[in-house]
This record gives sequence, C-alpha cells and structure tokens, in this order.
Amino acid sequence: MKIDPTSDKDLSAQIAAAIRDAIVSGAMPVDERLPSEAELAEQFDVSRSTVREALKRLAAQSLIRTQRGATGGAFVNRLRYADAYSQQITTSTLLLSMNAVSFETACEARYALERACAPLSAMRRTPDHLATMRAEIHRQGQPGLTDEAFCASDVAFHRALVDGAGNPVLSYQLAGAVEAMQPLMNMITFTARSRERIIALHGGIADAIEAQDGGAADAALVELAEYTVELAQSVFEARAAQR
Amino acid sequence: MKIDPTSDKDLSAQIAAAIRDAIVSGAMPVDERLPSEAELAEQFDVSRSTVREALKRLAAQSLIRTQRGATGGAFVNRLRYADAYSQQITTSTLLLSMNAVSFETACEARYALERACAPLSAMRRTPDHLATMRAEIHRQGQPGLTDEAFCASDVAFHRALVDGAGNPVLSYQLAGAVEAMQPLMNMITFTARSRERIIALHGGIADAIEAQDGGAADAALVELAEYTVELAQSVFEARAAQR
DNA sequence: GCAATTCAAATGTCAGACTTTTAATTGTCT
DNA sequence: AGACAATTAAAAGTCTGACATTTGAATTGC
Repeated sequence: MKIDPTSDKDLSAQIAAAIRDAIVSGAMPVDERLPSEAELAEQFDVSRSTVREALKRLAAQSLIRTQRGATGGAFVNRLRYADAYSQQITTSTLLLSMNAVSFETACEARYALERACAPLSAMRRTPDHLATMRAEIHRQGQPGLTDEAFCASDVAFHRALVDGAGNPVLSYQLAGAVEAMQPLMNMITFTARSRERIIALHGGIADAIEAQDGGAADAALVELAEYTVELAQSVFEARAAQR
Repeated sequence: MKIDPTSDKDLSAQIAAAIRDAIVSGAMPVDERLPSEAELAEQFDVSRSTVREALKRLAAQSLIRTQRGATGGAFVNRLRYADAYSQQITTSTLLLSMNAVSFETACEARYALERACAPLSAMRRTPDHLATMRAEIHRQGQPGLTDEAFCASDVAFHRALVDGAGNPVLSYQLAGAVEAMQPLMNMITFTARSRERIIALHGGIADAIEAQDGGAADAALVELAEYTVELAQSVFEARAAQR
C-alpha cells in the first residue's frame, strides 16, 4: 500500500482509498486488526492526525470499527445488512431530494422493483410476513391517523411484502427504494376516500400473497402504482391551482 | 445542533451525526457553506481536530465537499448519481463477500431486479443503448478474451439494458446489484461452449429490446438466469470433485 | 488460587504552530 | 483607465507533542 505525496488529493483521502482497496479486494479479512495509528503514521510517513482522518472516513462507511484500550485498534468490520440498509436509505433519500427527481420517476422505480419481489414473496412468505401486512392494513384504517403515520405504516406494509421474498439481498436493495419514497409520499394529503382505496388495494395484495398467487399480486401492485401516480397528480394540480 | 459530551460515543461521531441530520432534513440546502472549522470548533466547544474528523466522516459519504483557500470551506454537496453509484457498488460488493451470500441468492436478486427493468427498457431504449448492447455482444465473441474481460463485458451489456429504461433511479439501484455480482461471476471459468450459449441469449435479449417486445425480453432474461445458475452449479460441483 | 492493584498500549482529545491554496485587495506601470 | 504584479488574509491541510481515557493483561499481595 503506497500513496503519492505529490498528488493534489488529500493525504487522508489517499490513505483511506489505499486501505479501502485492501479491504474490498479481500486482502484484509473480516475482523483483522489494522496496524495501530502510530504504526500506520510511520508506514505512510504522515502524522497521526492524518491517519486518524483516514480511519474516520472508513468508519463512516462501516468498513472498519475501532475499539479503545490495550488490545484495541481498528478492525475490518463485517458489513451487516442493518448497516447497509441505513446507508442505502440515507443515500437514496438524498439522491431523490437533491436531484429534483419527479414523483413519477421515483414511483415508477419503486413499483417496478417491488413487482420483481411479488412473485417470490407469494411463493415464500411466512405467516409472520402475512400477519405484519394484515396488522399494518388494520392500522391504516384507524381514524385520526396522521398522514405521516399513514405513510409510515404504508412503508412497513411494503417492507413486509418485500421481506416475504426471503432474499436478504433483495430486501437490502429495496429498502432504499421504498423508504426513500416516504418524504415524497408525506407531501400528499390523504383524504378519507383515498385512504379507503389504498387500504382496499393493500388488502388485495395481501390476499394474493396469502393465496400464493404471484400473478394476482403483480396485478394488484400495478393497480396500486397507477392509483398512486393518479393521486399524486391530482394533489399537485390542486395545490398548483390554489396559488 | 447540540451534542452530549457525557455520551459514550466519540465527539466526532456525534458532531457528524448532528450535521448529517441537518443536511438530510433539508435544513441546510445544497451548496450552503458550513461554518469554518474554527467556528465549528467554538460552537461545539471541541478542538479543531475533532471537528475535522467529523467533517471527514461526512466527506466520505459525499455529504459535503471541502475547498481550500480564501473563500473555501465545507459545502453541502449535491449528491450526484455517479457518487451514489460507486458507493452502492462498494457496499453491495462487500455485503456479498462478507456475508457468505450464496451464488443462487445473489443471482436471484439480480435477475429479479433486472426483469423489472426489461419492459421499460423495451419501451424506451435509444439507438445508443442498442448499439452498446450489440457492441458488447460482439466483444464477447472475440477469441482470446479472458474470463475477467468476458465478465466485464457482461456487466456492460446488462448496464446498457438497465439504462435503457431511462429511469436514473432504477439505474442507480441496479448498479449495485449488477456490478456486485461480478466478483462472483469471475469465479466461473467460461468454456467456449458456455460463452457461445450466453452470447446467443444476449442476442435474444437485444433482439427483443430492439423489437420493443417486453414479454420476449423478460422470457430471454429468465432463460439466461436459469442457465447462469445451472452453469455455476456445474462449475462448483466440478471444483468440489477435483479436490 | 483468587482478588486487588498496577501497568502498558491503544484510541480519543486538545492546543498550537506551520504549510499550502486561493481569491480579493492593493499597488504600480503603461 | 486598464492591465499586470505583489501583498494580504482566510481557510483547509499537515505536523508535533501532550494529556485523558479506556481496557485488557500482567503483577502483586494475601
């Protein structure tokens, strides 16, 4: 691992990149301890502060974890699904909010991906997943529910649907797509009528998943996707007219 | 923005989290300049080094960028698709390599997601996408191509397919799923026979996309998915028997 | 043999200095 | 007045050395 002191990039960025490459390439196995900060400083011929900045960069990506004390140090971290989820969600949310992604584009992506899960979920869903879906549907019907709570329950419902596919890689990929939509969905005011319709569609999806009918689940999702876009359009139009 | 000095977490982690929340919540718009390191140090009542470590964490996630010089400082960064792509790929690759994800699971996720794109790509693909797909198919047929180069071309082919859907959010989500598979695919030795078959299937996909026939594209993808799993199984079995 | 103590290694934090980069300002010459 | 050069100031980047805190291991004492 070498760095180029004449490069225009920060030393800490170069060092972080060098270590990252070593980890990603598999040269450093999980739980392996990195040299101490002082040793790294000597190896790269920089100060300890610079090494520390590099290590913090890696820690921010969950590539390493640090531990204080006598036998402490920086260790190659096993990237867990939970860590990957939250990073995915943060990134996806920012991507949508900062790049003026239209509601239609985000919605299309979300439902396209979700439809990919539906047949698998119909095959493999457990009673647990079904129970979660039913519980969320019930929650969505409660009077006095705020729009935010309704959306949160919507996310939980769809998470259960996705998780039903029993493929953690799919769940990880979908986490971002589903959750990142929530801020956009929160911009919509749900009337009693539209809630009723959405709940009915959710019921249809749950029924299809319960019956292990992938085709029906897919059809129900398409219907929900169409209704969501339609709803968003009318809400945005109404808002534009109000001005 | 406040931090708790009595918490057991690192000060730099707390400060990074506080600023991250401000950015994600939208309280700090894109391109807004953060206070200088010295000012932040005073605000949070910590040393400049600690602030710097916090800022490096945020920079590692592309949440901020820094600029030296008189009018420099740290600025809220517009998260670009390219940045999000590479983060996605790193994370997905590590997730697969560190969690003993089976080839079947990863493959299932990848093709499920890709099938979600196929109908959209059939509708919207441009001549550019088609040309890329054809060019990669041609490259795959060249004799003397290494397995790594073959896999790289495979990734490029599928990227073109996904990008053909014309939905940047979908492309972003799929980047991880497709590219993260490459190290796994690289473990496979492709015989002349299997390459021929894959190239033929790629041709079928390209034909369907060209004909804007979403159903045919989907069917061809399913066939490719099945053949890929079959191929991997026989390769792994052969390798196990060899020992 | 076990418990308390001490020790040492490592990360976390701080303070202060110096270096480099960059843009704005100022000064000077034509 | 305008163009070019020199100065200046602000900011990030780096370095040094110190001290604080944590934590496991070694040592000591009983």
